Amino acid sequence: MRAMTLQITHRQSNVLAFIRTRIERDGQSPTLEEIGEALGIGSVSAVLKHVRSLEAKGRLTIEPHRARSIRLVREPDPMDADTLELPLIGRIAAGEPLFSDSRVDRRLRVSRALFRLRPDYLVKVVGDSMRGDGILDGDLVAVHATAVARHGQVVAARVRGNEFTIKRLHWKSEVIRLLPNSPGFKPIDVDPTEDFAIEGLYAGLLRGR
Amino acid sequence: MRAMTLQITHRQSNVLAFIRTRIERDGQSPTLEEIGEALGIGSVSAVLKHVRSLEAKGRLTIEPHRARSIRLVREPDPMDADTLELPLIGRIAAGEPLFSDSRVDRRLRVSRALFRLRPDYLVKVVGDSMRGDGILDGDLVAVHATAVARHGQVVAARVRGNEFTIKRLHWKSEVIRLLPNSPGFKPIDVDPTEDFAIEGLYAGLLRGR
DNA sequence: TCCATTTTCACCTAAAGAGGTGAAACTATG
DNA sequence: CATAGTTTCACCTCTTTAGGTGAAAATGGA
Repeated sequence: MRAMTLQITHRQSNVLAFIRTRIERDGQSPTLEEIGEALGIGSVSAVLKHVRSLEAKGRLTIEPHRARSIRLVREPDPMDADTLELPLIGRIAAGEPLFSDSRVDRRLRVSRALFRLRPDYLVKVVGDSMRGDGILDGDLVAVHATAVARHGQVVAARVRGNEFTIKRLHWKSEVIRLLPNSPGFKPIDVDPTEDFAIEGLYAGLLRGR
Repeated sequence: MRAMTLQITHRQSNVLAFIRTRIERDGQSPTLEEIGEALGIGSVSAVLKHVRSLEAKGRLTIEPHRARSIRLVREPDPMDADTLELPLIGRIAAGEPLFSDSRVDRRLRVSRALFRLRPDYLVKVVGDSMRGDGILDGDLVAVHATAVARHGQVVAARVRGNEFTIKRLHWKSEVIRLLPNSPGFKPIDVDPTEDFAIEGLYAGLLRGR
């Protein structure tokens, strides 16, 4: 499967040139049939294909079902929707906003296809409290930002405005319990009146060695 | 006449990946026939076409009539230099070529900056034998292709042409030992006369959940 | 000179893109 | 409601690129 070229053909260039002259001369775009006449094309559907190609290549826009609705556009910059650019959130002082510029150490690109849940940012893991889930000190955890989490899910949470912590969530009858998964680490109990926030769900992990 | 795209196809990407792994592993480029073997292509002229295409696209150079004269070229645009596109090598039956299309499930993009060692491809982990190193079943291990590995390093190896296995390497006086890191798994002893190959070093890990 | 390798040549298939026809169906709007 | 204009559909051609086979010829180096 070849990627579509943004390069336009001679034919398409002629179509574009004609549209441009007509817009500049008449102040409105020509109809498909008028374009066909000028180019010697006997069927409007062929003309439409050219126009659609030009639209796909970002050279013009056309509103559906609206006559004479072609508008020319300038060159945009196509960024790949397939590749995410995730900010790596650094250490956060208590109460500080998450996405303040000073907190974003750097941005890493990674394919969207790797994840089931679309990740929104990365957090660096501190400590080995989730070793049992294959999450090690220094790993970058991909977090899907959401406040809703179910019993048993691994979440990124913040207690009393402090650093991120990655733990497994347990609802223990009116008490929230954050469960580590590694010997020697104790659960954190939080009562909901406390300053506590689930920042998001564990969506994946990146590790460089 | 359409302008040639600098975009390479999957097939060409596989050719390139194989050449890169061989150059990094052996220090010299493979012959056209060796590339053909690895890709499952039965004729060298078809291989040459791929190589010529890659040359035309500025990814490598090749001196006329000189055997093993392929040299890789620096990645041109900043996007490529900074974002890797790694092939995910799927399950390999014994003796099957590594980089055949049927083995490359898909390719994932990830920032070069994540890794210390430049990874060349991804391998899907089967089993939990390396759980102690935070490598779980289903994880994608990034492999830096090289044949040289030191005592104690985590390597991707293949024994008797079988599947990839990720293990810690131990030189045990003329005997090679592949060490798992998880209760219930036993070391694999290999004697060097056997069909055994170190395919590369553990460079990192990607996990989607 | 021999041989491993590269190169050329003739001849294939398949897919995608460009360009097209003609007719039917739909839609916005005076 | 007409109808000018747009959209969809089915069905073509032609060219380019990718990918391939198999054999013969040319070449560099030991």
